Amino acid sequence: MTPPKRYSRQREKILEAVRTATVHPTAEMVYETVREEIPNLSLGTVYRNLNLLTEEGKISEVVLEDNIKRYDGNTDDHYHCICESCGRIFDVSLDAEPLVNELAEQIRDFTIDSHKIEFYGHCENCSE
Amino acid sequence: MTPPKRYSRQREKILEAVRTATVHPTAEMVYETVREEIPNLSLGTVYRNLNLLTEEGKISEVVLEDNIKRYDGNTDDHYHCICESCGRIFDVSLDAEPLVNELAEQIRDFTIDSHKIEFYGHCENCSE
DNA sequence: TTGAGTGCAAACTATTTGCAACTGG
DNA sequence: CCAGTTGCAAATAGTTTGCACTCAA
Repeated sequence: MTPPKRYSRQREKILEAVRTATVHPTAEMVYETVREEIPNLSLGTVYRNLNLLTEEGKISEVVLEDNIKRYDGNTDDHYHCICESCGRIFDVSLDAEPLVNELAEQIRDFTIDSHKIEFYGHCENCSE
Repeated sequence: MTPPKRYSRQREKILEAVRTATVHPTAEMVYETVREEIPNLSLGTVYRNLNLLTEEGKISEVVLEDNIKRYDGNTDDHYHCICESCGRIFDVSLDAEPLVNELAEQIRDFTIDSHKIEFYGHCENCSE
C-alpha cells in the first residue's frame, strides 16, 4: 500500500529544518533555510517532503486563517498560542486531558479521536 | 476609516446563504446557492462580501487542514467537531469557560483574548 | 449625482504534478 | 539495475484585484 522509502539528503535536511526552527515555518521558509545547504533544492521537493513527513507523523501542520500551512516539529502533545499582533505561534504543554474529557462527555452523536486547542491573544513582546 | 456601507441584494443573499446553510459552506458553495436567485452573480462578489461580513463579525471563518475557507453563520460561542470520514463540521455548544480558564492559568507570558477548540473524530453516520 | 458595490477577467499565491534525469540500495 | 526521489516548469486551486459600469442613497 504505502510505497517503500529511501534515504534522501533533501528529506533529512527538510525534517531537520522544521525541527530546529525557532518558529513554525512555512514551506517557503523551509525552502530558504535548506537551500543554504542544498542550493539547487527545488520548492516542489520541499512540498513533497513536508507532506510525506506529515503523513508519517514526524511533523504536523498548523493552519491559521491566512491559509498558509505552517509546520511543527514538536511531536509531543501540545497546544498553540497565536499572537494576533506579530503572528507568531507559541507551543504550550498543558495537561488538558481531564478537562477535555469532561467536555467530551457533553458531546453526543460524535466519536472523538483527538482535539486541538488554540489560544489567541498577545505575546509578551506585543503586549504592553 | 471604515468605509460607509450601502445595501446590496448580493450581500444580503450571501449572508442569508451562510446563515441558513446546513453545512459550513465554502465560497464556491455560497456562490452556487446564491446564483439560483441572482444568476449573474460573480464569484469575486462572493469573496468580497464573505470577507466583509467576516470583518463585521456577522459570520466567521473556519479553516481546516485542506486550506479551504469555510464560513459559519453561527455567531454564538461554540466549538467544532470535524468528521474525518465525511469532512463535515458540526457545531457544539459547550460551557467550557471554567475549564478553559483553568488551562489559561497555566499559560505564562501570553495574554489570552479568545480560544478555539476543535474535536476530530467520526460523526454518527460515519461511525459503525 | 456620486461613490459603494458589481461583473468580468486577469493576476496572485500557495501548492501540486508530469516528466526526464538522478541516485540509493 | 530499478523504483523512489529530485529539479524544473507547467498546471491547479482558491482567492484577490483592476476597471468600467451599475445602482442605492
